[in-house]
Amino acid sequence: MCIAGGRVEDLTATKAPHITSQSSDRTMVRRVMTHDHLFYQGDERDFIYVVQSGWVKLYRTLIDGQRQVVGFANPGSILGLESDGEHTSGCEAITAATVRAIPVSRLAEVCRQDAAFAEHILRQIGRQLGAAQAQLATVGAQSADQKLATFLLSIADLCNVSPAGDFDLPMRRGDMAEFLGLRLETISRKMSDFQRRGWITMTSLYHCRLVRREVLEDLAAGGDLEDATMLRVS
Amino acid sequence: MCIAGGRVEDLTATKAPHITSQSSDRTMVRRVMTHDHLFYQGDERDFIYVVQSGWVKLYRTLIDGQRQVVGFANPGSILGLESDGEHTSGCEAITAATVRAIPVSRLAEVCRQDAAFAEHILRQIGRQLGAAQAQLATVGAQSADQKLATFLLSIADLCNVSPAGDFDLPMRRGDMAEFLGLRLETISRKMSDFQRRGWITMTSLYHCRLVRREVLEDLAAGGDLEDATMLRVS
DNA sequence: CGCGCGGTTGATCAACCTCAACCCGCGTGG
DNA sequence: CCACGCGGGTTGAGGTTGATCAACCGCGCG
Repeated sequence: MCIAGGRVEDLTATKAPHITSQSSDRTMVRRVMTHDHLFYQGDERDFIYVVQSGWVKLYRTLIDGQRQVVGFANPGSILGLESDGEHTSGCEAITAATVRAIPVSRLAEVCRQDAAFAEHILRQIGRQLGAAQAQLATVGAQSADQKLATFLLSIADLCNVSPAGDFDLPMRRGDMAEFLGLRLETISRKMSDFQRRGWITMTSLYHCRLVRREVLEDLAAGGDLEDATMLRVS
Repeated sequence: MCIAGGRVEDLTATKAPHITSQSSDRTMVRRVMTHDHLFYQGDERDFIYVVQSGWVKLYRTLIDGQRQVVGFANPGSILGLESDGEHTSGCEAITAATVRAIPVSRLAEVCRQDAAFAEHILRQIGRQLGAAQAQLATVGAQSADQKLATFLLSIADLCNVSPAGDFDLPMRRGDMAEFLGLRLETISRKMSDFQRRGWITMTSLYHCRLVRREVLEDLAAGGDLEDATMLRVS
């Protein structure tokens, strides 16, 4: 697995081939495949990105190799606002994805000229801060079962759960574990538990059905008073 | 202890007597005593606040009574940007403090007119997002000892640690515990451990000296690649 | 076919929680 | 003055949750 830092050359190497369009306003659309990186922790922060399709994860790597996923982002999310100078997290696509890249050099200028855009960005980042705080409450104050219940409900909402309760689970077990501050074995066990108890059914590894949503809601409700959304489209 | 929500009347009741000055730009300075609330989780978000002196904590309360401190704020921090509508966290002073209150109704207008201010706010909230993500990594991926080491070093920096290594610890054990996702007994034990090992000395309950900073740094370095600052003055 | 990746499951263990006792300093009221 | 209660902190004994380590499965692919 890749430790962040010193990967600028790789990034630029992979970046160029993926530029698919460059519009007149000097922003460009970038296309990434599953497990491609948009940027690494420690990279120069020369762009911010607006997710247009697909899912990406934001994660930090600690010196001892431990990782923490600090957020998942779906279309509408804006990435790269949390730092100036260098990226404090790495960003990896968990599905194929497209993003619009905006040079940070243009950012201040745009904010100055386009107040509505500035307000939109402010709202987006505020939302992300709220989501990070909600996640902090989940990771810091909930049990493994509560964490998983909270997580499944959030993802279900974000993924437009069908009336029958079906939804996609775009990330791997390890990503969920690193997001919730658990080990992947624990995720696996708890998912099996939930299934055994008849609360969910896994129709495939990455597709889930909520059978008894109320139970999960009760569990998660030993959760936050607010809804624990994650980085969500505004 | 107070569960958030439905406390608007109390808030307004305590607010009025504390207004000490109202300047021409319709902002006002509010003075709060230790353990006073600036606002409760669920309150209408009618002001944002800029901390001018003292320390406050931001925390969320879960339905089952568990609490998570999502941040400490010292002078320079801006509060209330993480939500629109209602406050998603409560805010309680941990020392006597003064804040400047800015009506949210004025916020959009100000951002539209004063681009520099808008940029400053954007930088502040970005910093807070970064801090929240760093905290997420600490809470989700570190052991109790690592968490405490990380925390002590952060606070030491924020509190202008003296050359000798002395600094104030403005919050109680329970606040530290709720911030780090631990129990206060665990905090107490680990602090005793650290002292026994000669890494720190507690000159009083709320005053600490770093004796072997390097050791704490090594410990925390099983920590984040970035410095795990918390809500910090820009 | 063999290998690697992602996931599941089992057995064991330790970190941290829980509950309880106890200490200390302080304010209050008899 | 002392007794008392209370808030905040420390310490101890014992229990549980989730981590760790390891085996194993299924699948896709070279």
